[in-house]
Amino acid sequence: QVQRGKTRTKDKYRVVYTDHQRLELEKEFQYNKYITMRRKSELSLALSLSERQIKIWFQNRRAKERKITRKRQQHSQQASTTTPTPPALCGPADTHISTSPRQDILSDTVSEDKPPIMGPYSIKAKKQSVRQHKTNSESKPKLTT
DNA sequence: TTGTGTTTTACGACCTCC
DNA sequence: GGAGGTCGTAAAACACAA
Repeated sequence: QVQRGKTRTKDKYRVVYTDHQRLELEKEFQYNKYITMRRKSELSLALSLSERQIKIWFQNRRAKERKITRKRQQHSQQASTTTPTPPALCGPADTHISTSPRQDILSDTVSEDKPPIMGPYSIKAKKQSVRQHKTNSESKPKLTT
């Protein structure tokens, strides 16, 4: 489909992953939102992607998930202001996604399956306030042209 | 076609934890 | 200090109405 394995520093700004690569990454994400070191290297070999690419993909995928969740919450809030519906009908988007280790295919050491020490949203509030202050005071200069 | 909005890679800045 | 987290963003790729 498209040539892979290139970075922004090379001749292509970004590559488009194949359907197979996306599918496998998506499958892994469904089982675990946070990739373990071992699964990362396994996927890296299996999909011919660098471990860095796998890591970035999972970061972007989680960002997408949060975006979708926020959207749904906004919608449900709007709906509740007009027609009060029970919140169970419009809960978070990722209720079907397991954050538990992938025990079926990951016959791995338990320690590697542990979620990241720093939880997904543990420091968000503090960060946001800092960021807000930052973005209010200065705009991020980007010199990538 | 093409103009435009959305999605997908990739990165930098900043943060926390060990 | 390094690894890896989030957030914001750039730019390519894609979707799709006009």
